[in-house]
Amino acid sequence: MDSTCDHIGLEHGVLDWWEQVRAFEKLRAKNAGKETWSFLDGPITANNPMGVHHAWGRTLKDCFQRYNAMLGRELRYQNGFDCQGLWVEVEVEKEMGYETKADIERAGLEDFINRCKARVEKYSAVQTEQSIRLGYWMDWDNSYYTMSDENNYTIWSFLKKCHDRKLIYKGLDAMPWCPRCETGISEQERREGYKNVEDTAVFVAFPLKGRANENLLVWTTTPWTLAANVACAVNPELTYAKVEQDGKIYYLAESLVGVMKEKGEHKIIEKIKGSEMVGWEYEGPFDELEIVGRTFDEAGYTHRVIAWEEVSDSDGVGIVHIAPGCGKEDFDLGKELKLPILMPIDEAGVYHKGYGFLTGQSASKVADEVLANLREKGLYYKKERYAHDYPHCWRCHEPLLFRAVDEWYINMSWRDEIKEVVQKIRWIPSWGQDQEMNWLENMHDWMISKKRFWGLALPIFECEGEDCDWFDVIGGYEELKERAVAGWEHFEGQSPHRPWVDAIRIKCEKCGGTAKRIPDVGNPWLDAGIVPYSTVRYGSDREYWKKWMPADLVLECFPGQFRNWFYALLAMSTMMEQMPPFKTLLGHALVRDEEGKEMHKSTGNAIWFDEAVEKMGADVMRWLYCGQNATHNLNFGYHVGDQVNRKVFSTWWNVYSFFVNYARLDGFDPKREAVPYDKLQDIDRWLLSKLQVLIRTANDALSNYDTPRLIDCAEDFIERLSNWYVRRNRRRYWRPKSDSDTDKLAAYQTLYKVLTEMCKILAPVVPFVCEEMYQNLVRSFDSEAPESVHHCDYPQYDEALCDDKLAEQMDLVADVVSRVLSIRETKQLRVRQPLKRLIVAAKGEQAEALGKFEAHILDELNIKALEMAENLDAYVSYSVQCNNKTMGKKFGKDMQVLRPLMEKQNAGAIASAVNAGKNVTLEADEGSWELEPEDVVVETSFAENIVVSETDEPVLAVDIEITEELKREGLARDVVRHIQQLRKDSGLEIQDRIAVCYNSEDATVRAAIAEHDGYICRETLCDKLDHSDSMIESKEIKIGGAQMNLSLSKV
RNA sequence: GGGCUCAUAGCUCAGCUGGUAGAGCACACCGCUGAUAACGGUGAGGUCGAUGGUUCAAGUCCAUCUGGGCCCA
Repeated sequence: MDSTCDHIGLEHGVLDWWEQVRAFEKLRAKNAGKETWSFLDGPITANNPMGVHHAWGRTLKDCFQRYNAMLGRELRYQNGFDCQGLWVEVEVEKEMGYETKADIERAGLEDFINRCKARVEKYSAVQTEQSIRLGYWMDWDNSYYTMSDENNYTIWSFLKKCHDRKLIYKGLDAMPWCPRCETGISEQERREGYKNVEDTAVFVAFPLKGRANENLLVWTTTPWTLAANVACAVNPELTYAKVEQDGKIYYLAESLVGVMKEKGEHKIIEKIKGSEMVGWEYEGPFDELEIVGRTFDEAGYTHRVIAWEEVSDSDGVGIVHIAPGCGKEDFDLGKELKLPILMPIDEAGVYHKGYGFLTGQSASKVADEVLANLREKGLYYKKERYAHDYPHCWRCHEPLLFRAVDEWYINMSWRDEIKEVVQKIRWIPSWGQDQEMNWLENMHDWMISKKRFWGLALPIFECEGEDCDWFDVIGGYEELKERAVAGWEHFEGQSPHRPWVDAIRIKCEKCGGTAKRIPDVGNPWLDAGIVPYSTVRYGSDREYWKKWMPADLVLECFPGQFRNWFYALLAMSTMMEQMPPFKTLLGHALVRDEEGKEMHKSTGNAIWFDEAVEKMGADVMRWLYCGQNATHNLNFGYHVGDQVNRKVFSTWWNVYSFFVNYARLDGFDPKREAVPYDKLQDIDRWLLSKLQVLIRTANDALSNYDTPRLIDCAEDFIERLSNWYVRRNRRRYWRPKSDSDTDKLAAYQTLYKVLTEMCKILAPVVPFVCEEMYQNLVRSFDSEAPESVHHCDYPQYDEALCDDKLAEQMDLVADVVSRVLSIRETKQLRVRQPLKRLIVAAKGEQAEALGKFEAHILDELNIKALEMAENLDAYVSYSVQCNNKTMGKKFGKDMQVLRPLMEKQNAGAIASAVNAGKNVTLEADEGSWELEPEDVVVETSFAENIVVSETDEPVLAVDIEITEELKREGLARDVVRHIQQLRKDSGLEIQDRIAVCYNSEDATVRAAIAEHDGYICRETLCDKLDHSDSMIESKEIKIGGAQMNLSLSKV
């Protein structure tokens, strides 16, 4: 068996085998009808191949599903694909070379929609294959698609419920708009499209009403919006100047009066606060237009100066032209102050009827004509070139316009109902709940319409009559059929999408005319939010729905979802049933590259899933994902993968292959009766106890959705298993085959138990390697065992096998070993050199523990004897001297007597008193003196060859005297080591026997070999060990400073 | 401006309900190795973002501030 794990080959083998034996289907059959565990999948956008960031969430989903299945629970295993929305449209447009909405309409909506559907079909299939490669067990033939009829009609029923509560309404919104693509641009898209450009900025005079000859000076970079002017804004805190120039009076910010210089002399007459100007009325620049007069009359409004804190004097004139129909901020301000709105342009950016000479013209091309018109009317002041960052369409690079458009909304006045539902949910991490509550607190009404093609057909029907404002919401297919008065023949048999559903007409219940569907499609989060109802048969099988809802778990990437999917889920479920759609929500962060930078195609640091999984292996990726604190961004990359591979898999696999190799040689039979627990060695019981701790932690962690705790514990377990248990016990496996060797059997059984249990414990995390090991360790011996590791019961904690005291004792042993190795290090004593004794000042439980593992300690450290002592006094000597400095001051002339007197004292007794902080009395014929501790200088020295470690309890000492005998033994071990290396280099099998020739000039080396030839032969499986003066091919080695030649041959 | 979150070794991060600062990577030296494309030991490297407070005791709790990220306005 290979000592390293070939993940890629292994995983493909396991995938094929799962498929072949229908392992997943058998698991479902096994658990059918049992207690349920319900996971609700958030739909993945089926628009591109999946990325390594999707693999994180999918790994966790699979892990918790596999765990619950191993607990014997029934699951639904339904994956979801998100299908509808602009993101799909954009990709299809790219494929087809379409540049505008008009292109799509020209080519035919039906064709376009079918292409969108086809794209979704294509990429959902790709993502399915990729997910299977990751090891994700799902009912792939039963995935849900948000474009399905059932999903769309269930949303209709939701909207109907909203409408029944009078919550659906039509409103206006100002948004960035691309006149070329004829589409609104989202905020996200707008941010991507900023470009620095030079535009014409124009200064215009607005005559003030009731103030003869006085004007506001106004500045704008978008002259086309002047026809929609409604107000002028000043900053109430700013100082404005009243300036005279060429016989006219202008108002502008005092700090910006400089802009008038170029037009000649000017004089400041007065200074006033902006707040004093608020309310002034003025004549608008296009008051002659019929539509302006009518709009203002209807609103009972005239142009006036308003206050706005955002007005600055950083550019322009400090007076801002406000056109609520042409700007986002203008619109919001207008809404706040209830200003009338002029909406001058249509979807293509062309002026509507009623705008005089502008009507029919494109807004982006009228700047010069507007200027000429203003000049004629005497309102033009001056113009300048102005460079600024202006948003452009991210797709076609046209400058964007802002326009106010009709949109449909859900009034969210019932947010408190949602908040109540939110509080019934367990959020991991818990601050997720605060985030969601904060969003619910601050959100506005929900805009559910999108002016596009591929999406939910909003079932809102509006009366076609010009003066009728009636509309209604249709709640489902049956209702639509019932109420349709025309167009049904075009719709029947089609999915509820555009263009087919657009043919339908229903009767207006107010004016008796006909009503048709609004052209808008739905916000795609409606599609995803309804899935706890649509995909769980809410409409068709309520018992089934009740069995599975609310879901036990929802698990998704956090960023964005508080206002997207989570919001839609919560709002829709509250409206439908006033209940939470899930009990627990686990959120995770984003995947970054190894340096913590965002992955981007353009920066070249992106890693594709397909590449990663075939290079790194799915198990390695999954280990990474499960080990990551889900709330932190994951730094993903091949180096991190290598680390996991080295630390976890190579170690684990080595233990596994070690076991398998020796078990094969020995013919180990896992069915043999177990060696009784009390016949096991302490170190076996220690490992089994540690295994129980791992089992307890694993269950606790997985049932609380905390995979990193399991990973930490497993990594520690693997490390101790390999570097302590196996390392300490390998000689038990090497012993010659003997059926009566129960100690050897115990070692095999212990390691076998641990390896098989590990397969089950870690199967949810790394399903491939566990399956491979399980098949080899278990199924190859026992055809009665569950066919797959994933069909096994998850291991449960057995307190009887748990021994905390043993764990503590072993920790102490490890500590002692580590400290002695440290002594060897400082004294440059290699471990192959045997040493005489280790002395430990231990008593009670410590002594008991060390005594129990004496053999391991001595063998591990290569020391001949362990001595337990009360203290180390026997190896320590003290000398005491007078501290001349302090005693001299106190005793003066007496020092002549005291110094020799001190030398005659019992140094040990004095030292222990002083070390204990006690005073000491010296007595002689001449008198007696009391010395304080500071008066005595104590010097400690250890016996020759004794090195002490007293940094910790217990205090340790090593006798490092190397006798000639020990030296020869050390040399013999060096010889063994070199022969072993030679065996390895020659590519010999573990069980091959050899013959060795050697020679050396060095007498000590020769003596060492002669003395220990039996040992050397045993260790190296050597049948003949001969001295030879003439060797043809030999290896020259250095040993204990001497030269030596070695040659080896297989016998 | 409001909400959430982060700040600990050169880098990436652990540190749960307060009790003498840890790991991995990288670096240096040493050792071990017929389970080892491994591993072990040692060293160097931190006033735990700042300032106050509570406490016998604060990386940990509280307050304020600074700086980064996300969301909302």
